[in-house]
Amino acid sequence: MARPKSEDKRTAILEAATRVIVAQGLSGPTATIAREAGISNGSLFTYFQTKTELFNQLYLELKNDMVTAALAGFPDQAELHKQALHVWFNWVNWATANPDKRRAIALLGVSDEISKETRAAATKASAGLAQLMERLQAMGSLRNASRAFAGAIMTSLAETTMDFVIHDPANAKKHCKAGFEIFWRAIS
Amino acid sequence: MARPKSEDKRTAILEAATRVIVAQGLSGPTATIAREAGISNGSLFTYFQTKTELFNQLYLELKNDMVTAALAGFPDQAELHKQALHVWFNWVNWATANPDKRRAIALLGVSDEISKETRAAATKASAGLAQLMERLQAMGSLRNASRAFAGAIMTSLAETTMDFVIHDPANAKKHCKAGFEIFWRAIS
Amino acid sequence: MARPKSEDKRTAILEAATRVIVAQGLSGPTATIAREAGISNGSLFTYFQTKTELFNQLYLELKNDMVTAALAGFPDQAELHKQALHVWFNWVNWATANPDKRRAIALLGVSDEISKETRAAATKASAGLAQLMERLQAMGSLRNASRAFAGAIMTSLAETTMDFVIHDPANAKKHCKAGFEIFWRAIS
Amino acid sequence: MARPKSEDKRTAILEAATRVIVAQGLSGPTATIAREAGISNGSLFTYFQTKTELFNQLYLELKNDMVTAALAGFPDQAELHKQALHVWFNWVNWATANPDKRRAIALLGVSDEISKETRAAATKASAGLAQLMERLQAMGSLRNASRAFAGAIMTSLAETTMDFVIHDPANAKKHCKAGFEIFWRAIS
DNA sequence: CATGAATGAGCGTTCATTCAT
DNA sequence: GATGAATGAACGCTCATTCAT
Repeated sequence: MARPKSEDKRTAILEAATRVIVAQGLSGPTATIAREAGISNGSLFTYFQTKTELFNQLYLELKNDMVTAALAGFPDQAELHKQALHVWFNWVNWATANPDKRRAIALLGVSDEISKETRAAATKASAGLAQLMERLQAMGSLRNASRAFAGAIMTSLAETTMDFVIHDPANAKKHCKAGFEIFWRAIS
Repeated sequence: MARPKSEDKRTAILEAATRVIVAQGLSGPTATIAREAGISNGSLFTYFQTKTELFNQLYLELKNDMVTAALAGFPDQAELHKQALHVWFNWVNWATANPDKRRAIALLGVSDEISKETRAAATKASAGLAQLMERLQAMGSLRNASRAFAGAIMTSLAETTMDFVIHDPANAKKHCKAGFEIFWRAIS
Repeated sequence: MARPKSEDKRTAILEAATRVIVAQGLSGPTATIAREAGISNGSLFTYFQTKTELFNQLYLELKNDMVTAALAGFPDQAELHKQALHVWFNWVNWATANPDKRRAIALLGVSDEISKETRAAATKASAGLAQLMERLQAMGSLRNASRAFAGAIMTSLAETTMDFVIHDPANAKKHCKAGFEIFWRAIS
Repeated sequence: MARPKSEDKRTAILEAATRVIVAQGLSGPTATIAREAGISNGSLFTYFQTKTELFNQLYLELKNDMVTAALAGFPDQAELHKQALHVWFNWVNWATANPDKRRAIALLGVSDEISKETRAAATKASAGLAQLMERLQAMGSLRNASRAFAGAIMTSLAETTMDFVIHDPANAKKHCKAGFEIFWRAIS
């Protein structure tokens, strides 16, 4: 599997990278990331061969983190509406609690540093969410749209809701609920 | 008055910048932009004091372009649904015809090169669209949401639709219509 | 003689150059000098072929100005001591009244922009002063030193006095007199 | 601890800077300095954060070098005249042996790259010389002048002597002695 | 002749990556 | 493996000078 070194340091680098990306954008120096992670600039490259490689792994890690949070405690037996609601709240809560990770995902996502392979892996990692979305799609008005399109629509409604929750945390609950209602109406 | 500053050149720079941004991201060299625009690297700075200034003006110009296209031939007297449909198709068509501009707006929009002032000006330039959205909001289920939230939801549905139309132009019409239906259902 | 153009503008440029040199050093842009002179950046080069050429002419002009001031109203018939005193006060007064010119001369003098030819011309222009110094030398203890050395010594005492008068104008008179006394003692 | 910063390299840079300044003035490129020092252009900046910082440190180093040389073997117990003579010869000898350093000091000294702090530090470093000058002042005709003025006068006589010794090394001894005699007469 | 846009070499500095210790 | 100095290509921007108007 090749990853002798310290898993702690790897994690520290990824977390530092997230912080630096949020603060300085993707052009933040690797040296700064290293310093933030408490290691030397050279050491960063024993954990990640290149800056691009670091970004790709970070992107994947963050996406995974997000999906895992969204699916936590998923009520297998509940009816669809309940399941959707559960995931929706999980997702928005994660975004509220991790605005940096969200911002980093956004910046990484639009950059061309992220390879096709990484994007494919991210999609794969979202299989759980995708499945739910498929079932939501099958059930309602998006029935005849392509799976990808339907998924993108649902995701974008969720993302917009998260944006608002993050920028206006005081009304988090309200936005979250309102968002879900729109979501539900859109796909029903 | 010597050679006057040429509007053509200014435009050439803005167009070149759009292309370079799409191809290389925001970190594309000003020298490349200048070469693409057919001028010397130094000349770029007689038209835009800094790279950041260029980016800000480009952002504004692109947003204006987009909004103008979306509102072209707006049917003042028609009923709301017709007006929305009109704008929706205009917008998506513009995106289809100008994928580079769309991508550049996206990259510029998330960067921190764009100043508050520029963002404010962009908002102002979108007044026409915002007005329509307000009327749509007042009419339906988003009645009680904040104006900003409602606007963001509508915009995100449009944007997602455009993404799909661009990536799958073969089914442009279909996606466009499907998108609008979802949109309409969401806000009704 | 080739100098059609406006003598006024030439002068304006030289004065602007003096100001810019004082404010920004010799690396001050020609464009700034032009702006200060109230002309376009391009026009500067119809009056002076290059920046270096401008600096050389300015150096000469300033030196001339200084020498002319020092020798103004020279009492041909008076005895040496009186003549020296006259020149000394003239010189120091000029420096007090024209600190910018003095500073510009200093900066230009140590730079390698000033050609041998210009320096030679400046020496020639100082002939009047040099003559006085020679007579002072012949009269006293510097009798056996080289003419150049004696001149340099005398000049440096004057220059140092001027520095002090400029930086501490409140005590101008006092410094001026004290300087002369030292000067006189040194060469007697 | 990886390759430690090498004092040799630091010194090489300072020496290279001195050479480049003499040859090209203060506007000599840092890249040239680096090449002269036998390092890469980037490495210069691991030793000095900016070109200005390099210049400031160089100025201080050169001043120190000069003062140290002037005070070497200072005869504490000798009478004033002997002490002055000792320092005078030391100083002039240093100048003769290090014309580049002298020229660099001159160029740096008049530039506005050198900060107030650096100038203050240089003054402090010259305390030994200043002390001697004070004692010389107290003893003679400059008794009533300000300390600064007296010091400047003495320094300028020394500097002028050095200029001549450097430009006419054949007569070094003669100029040196003549200079001191004038100096002594001026302050007695 | 005046203007100021056009030119392009050049500069100080940064930074991903390498490598000696 | 860890460190951080070394490397050198690259970049944004400046500015003396030229030249179209």
